[in-house]
Amino acid sequence: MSETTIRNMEEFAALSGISRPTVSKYFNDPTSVRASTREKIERALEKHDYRPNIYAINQNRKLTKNLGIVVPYLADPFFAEIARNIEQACIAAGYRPTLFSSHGDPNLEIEILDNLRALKPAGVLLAPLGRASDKSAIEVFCRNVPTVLFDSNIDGMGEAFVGSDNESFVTQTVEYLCRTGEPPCFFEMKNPANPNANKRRNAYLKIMDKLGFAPDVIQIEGTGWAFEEIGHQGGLKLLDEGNLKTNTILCSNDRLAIGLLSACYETGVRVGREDGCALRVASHDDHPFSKFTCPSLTTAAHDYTSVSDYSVDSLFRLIESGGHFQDRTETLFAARLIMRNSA
Amino acid sequence: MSETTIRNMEEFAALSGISRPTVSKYFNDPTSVRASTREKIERALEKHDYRPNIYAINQNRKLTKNLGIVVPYLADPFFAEIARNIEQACIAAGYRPTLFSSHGDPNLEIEILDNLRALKPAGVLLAPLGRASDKSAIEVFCRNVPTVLFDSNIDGMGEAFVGSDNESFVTQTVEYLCRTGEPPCFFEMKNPANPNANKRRNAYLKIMDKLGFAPDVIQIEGTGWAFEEIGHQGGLKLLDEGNLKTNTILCSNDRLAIGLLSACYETGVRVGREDGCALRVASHDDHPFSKFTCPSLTTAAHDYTSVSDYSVDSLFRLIESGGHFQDRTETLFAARLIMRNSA
DNA sequence: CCCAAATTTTAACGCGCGTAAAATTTTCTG
DNA sequence: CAGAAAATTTTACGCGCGTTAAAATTTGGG
Repeated sequence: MSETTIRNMEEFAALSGISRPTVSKYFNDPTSVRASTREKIERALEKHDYRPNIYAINQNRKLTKNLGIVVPYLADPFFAEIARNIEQACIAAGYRPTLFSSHGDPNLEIEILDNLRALKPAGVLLAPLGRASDKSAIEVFCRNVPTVLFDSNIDGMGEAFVGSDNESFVTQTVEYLCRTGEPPCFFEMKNPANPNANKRRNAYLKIMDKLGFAPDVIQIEGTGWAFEEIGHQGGLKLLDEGNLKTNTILCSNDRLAIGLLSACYETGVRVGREDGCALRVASHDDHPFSKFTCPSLTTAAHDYTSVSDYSVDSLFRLIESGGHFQDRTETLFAARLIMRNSA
Repeated sequence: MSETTIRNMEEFAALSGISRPTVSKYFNDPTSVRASTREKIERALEKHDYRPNIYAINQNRKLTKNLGIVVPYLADPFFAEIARNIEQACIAAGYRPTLFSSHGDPNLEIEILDNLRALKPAGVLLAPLGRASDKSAIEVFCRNVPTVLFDSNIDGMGEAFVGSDNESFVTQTVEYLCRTGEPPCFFEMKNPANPNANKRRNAYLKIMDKLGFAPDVIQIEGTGWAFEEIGHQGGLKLLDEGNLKTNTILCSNDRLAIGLLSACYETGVRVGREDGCALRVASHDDHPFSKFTCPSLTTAAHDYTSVSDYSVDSLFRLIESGGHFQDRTETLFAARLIMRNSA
């Protein structure tokens, strides 16, 4: 690295002995210039560490290389994990992703989309809050910015949706539980924030009906995204009332299950499929921590990799198609049953 | 909202009946224009929803309103939580924070800092990876960009450091444990990624010495950031060998403790301070999930709010001081003991 | 109603780079 | 080695806004 400070592309071009427009061409696509000039530029680059001003670039390009990634709640390791996957894939493809979390707040979600629009991103991957989202605001955003929805679907919004097949989650857990013991009741929040919860409840009702069992949906109080706390409180109440019709509880999601398991432990209810266990608990998501619950949690796992890879892939195709798809596709990936010790 | 699409400030100025330079002045500081003109502009703003082009702004301003927030591992809810606090505080102050995670990878950390420099941020809040970090690269960055380090200190780097007082964590837990039962051994990774771990071990040795007990440091194998898994494996091995000299284990951090507790549960070792419990386990951090472990985890809590607020505050002061402090201060916040059921 | 102070308008330049067209040079083909 | 094709250079404009200096206007106090 030399000490000369380079102010702009003009100066750098002079130092590398190449004209500015060619240097500009190089930065947009290094393979678009002759091999010999490319070498010259790269040799100069090694010596002087110059980078084009990103603001000047974006001001002039019709399309930036920016991407937006919006998740509803980043403190949930599930979203942290999927965001990480998506982020990496975007970088690998030469884009500049920026990660945002709505932190469970619909107003913040809108504010994020508002700011995002100002960044003129080439595309956006959006996992909306769901029920709480301001639908019309999101719709307006999707009309203006090429957007792929993931994880949580909102009918008709965005150019495509990529997520997990909730029915496949519940079908697998319910069938497994019924095959190996008593049919499960379904443990969920009364007013779930996430639309996936509704799909899971309906899938539960459907598969129980198909298997010829009477469904039993237990809806606990609580709002917001503190699912563990809600599951904990709901679990304490449920165990206290003591009128469970079955020894098997299927939770809508792992975070509720984590709360429920802690309530079980606290009240001395042994969970598992061994002798001496009073309860079986299973769930859905394969949350990163579900391996370390006590007992470890039997659950249905998202195909994290497929969901993130296909989301990113869809977005790239969308961008290449000029921001619009003929048909809005919904792609769902099946779950994989993870048998651990809780059921 | 009218239908006319506004291309630039010129057009918007015309529509609002104000000259462009005045409009520009307004956007930089709404109070800097006469109340009556401010009203005119804001009325026009309500009608036409125009926003200045952020790239053009940043190209011309000497100092952008961008801030960078870099954490080592966002899938760790501790960092997710602190990042959320910091993010909100920055937004409230009128800045545009961007959140990055190094995902435990030193190369990515450097890449992030490199990209960050291109954003010409007014300042950066950096929680470095620690031991694994490329010190010299970080040093270069800190010289070029006003940076406040937080959570994890690196001697002399950045204009200030804000974090938690590791000694206060360990002192409180050790004193509590010794007061209420056997003195604890210290359970940690052999090669911890985070420098706080070393501080905690040293604090453990110091306070044990002061209290007149023989220290016992147990160092388990494992690298990377999958602390729960490492704690789990290390716990299984420890319990299997069965030569613990004490019935009390103090973990370096909550994530290790979560793994250890799951290992205890798996092997049928009852943890807690009640009769019939073979082991007490305590830890440090007050990880968001530590309330839901089985049993719930006794731990020392970070003063999340103070750390994030003071970090942000320091950064703002730094920016106002022109990016440099006379003296590099290190501010540490004390822990708060959280007594739960594990010890 | 007048005048000084405060504010806005007018006019113009610059930021760093994308991009287009024409002129020139280099490379490739036969 | 001629001629065509490909790549580069030259020249020049535009993007949207910050910013400045001078001129024009508005404001508020006496």
